[in-house]
Amino acid sequence: MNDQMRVRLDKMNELRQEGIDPFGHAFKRTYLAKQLHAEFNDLDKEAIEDLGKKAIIAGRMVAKRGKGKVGFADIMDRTGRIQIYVRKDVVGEENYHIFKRSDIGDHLGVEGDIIKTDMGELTIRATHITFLSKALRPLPDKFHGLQNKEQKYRQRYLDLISNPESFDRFQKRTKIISAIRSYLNNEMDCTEVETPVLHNQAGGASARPFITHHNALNIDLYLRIALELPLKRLIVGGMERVYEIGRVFRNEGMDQDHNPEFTELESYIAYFDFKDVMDETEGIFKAAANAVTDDGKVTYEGEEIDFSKPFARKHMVDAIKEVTGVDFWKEMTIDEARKIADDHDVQYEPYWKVGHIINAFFEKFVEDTIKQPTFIYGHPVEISPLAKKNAEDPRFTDRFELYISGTEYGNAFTELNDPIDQRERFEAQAAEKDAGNDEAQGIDEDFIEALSYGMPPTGGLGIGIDRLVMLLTDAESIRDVILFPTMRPEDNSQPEE
RNA sequence: GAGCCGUUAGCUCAGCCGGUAGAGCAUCUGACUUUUAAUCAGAGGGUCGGGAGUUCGAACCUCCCACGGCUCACCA
Repeated sequence: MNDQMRVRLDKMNELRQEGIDPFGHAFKRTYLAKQLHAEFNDLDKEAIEDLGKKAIIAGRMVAKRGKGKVGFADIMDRTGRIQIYVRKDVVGEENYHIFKRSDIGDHLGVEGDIIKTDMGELTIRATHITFLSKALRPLPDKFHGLQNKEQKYRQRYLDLISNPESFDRFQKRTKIISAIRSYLNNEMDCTEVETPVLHNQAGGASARPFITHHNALNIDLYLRIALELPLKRLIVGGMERVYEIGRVFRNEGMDQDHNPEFTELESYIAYFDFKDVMDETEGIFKAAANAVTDDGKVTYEGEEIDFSKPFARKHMVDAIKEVTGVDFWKEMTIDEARKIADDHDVQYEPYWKVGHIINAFFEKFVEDTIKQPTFIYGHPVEISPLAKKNAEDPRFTDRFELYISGTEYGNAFTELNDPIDQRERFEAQAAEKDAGNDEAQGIDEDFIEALSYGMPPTGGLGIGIDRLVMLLTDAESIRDVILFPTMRPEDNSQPEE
């Protein structure tokens, strides 16, 4: 309790004594701030006066400039700010007193005339103030906003109140996801589905899961690490085109690009190959970019990214050849590949095969050079255990990743639909798990059974939504695009084990 | 996980070589009928993240703890 809170508590009690509920009631508005600006900003002072229009607004008072028997304040609603002008001789002594005693942070309803001041600012000249809600704590600095990153994440509401760029970013996040949904529903004729978050075993990716317990069944359950396996079951079930935008959970480290829970989009479309999925992916990214820009161009970390042009499409081997001159199309032995790696200072592990070395070349020399949206396809089979081999060249798979600004934003392939092959790959994973790799998956018998009823050839796609939002809103941390990022509790006193 | 840095008033930040804690905004009192980071005059506000140590004396030095940030490796 500090002096400011004491003062505000006193003012709250003062309101009660005056018969005013400090935590107010419903209030009908006729205008939002943005509507006022859109409708009247272009008119001059006299034109607005001639119109003689009235407005009723409501919001949080975020700035106040008193001037004796008259005062100005800025009222903020979800669409922006609008100035109010309160005159004692207009609203009357009692009503002016309420305004005079109200603090920055309080919610007010204001009825008045729409005017422009001598300085040319659109303003509501109050005829009556309605007190709506008391703020018992002071807001962050009106000019600097809330800068403390920890506090921004822990008390997001304060960040949203005082940092408009953060508020806008979360509005954009919603628009982006909404545009993606609309594209998949309307352009791709997909069905959006919801699949379980609680899994009997964590599959569909390599990651450590969170484990929880169900009391009634007395079994451990896993929070999902991917959407993949349930969605493929729906492809078996004949839904043909499905997608889910959902939260997945990975019990791993956290940093600027990783939050323990994050939002993934996965889509599966029957009878698509990976080239069709490229078209789909390009459509998704263009729809997302168009949701938050006029021209499909965004600036990310100082670089302009253009989503409006067709995305480049390159085979991984061609991309490496362009940058380094090394041609991995040639058939080669592992010894020959190692020699090339040595010549180019590329490190490798003893168990690596040619495909691993090709991938290492890509990561070392090519990845960072890709700025504009580019599909890299044809990943080596050794690094793509879930993708189908290419029919013409079985060294490579029908897989692609979308790279933008040196970072991967989507991963897709023609899905494995051979239940016998799938069982073998699961068994290999299970062996790894027994050997101590707690990121390896177990055997999902139920999934194999589903596949054995016949899954059509299918193109699958996964996109990390949070990172896409980061890219489109120029955010430097994943925590800037997740409203309530995972934080260690401030009071770290955990119950004894 | 490793390294580096940070934590001072409600917020944003200063604080030198260890010598009894500072500014701006915000708050309070007063003045002010078109201000807009309003202005002017005055005032109040601090467990300097927590704990221990060194010292005559610690925001400052040492150690431990907590939380956070950044960089680096792995994962989306």
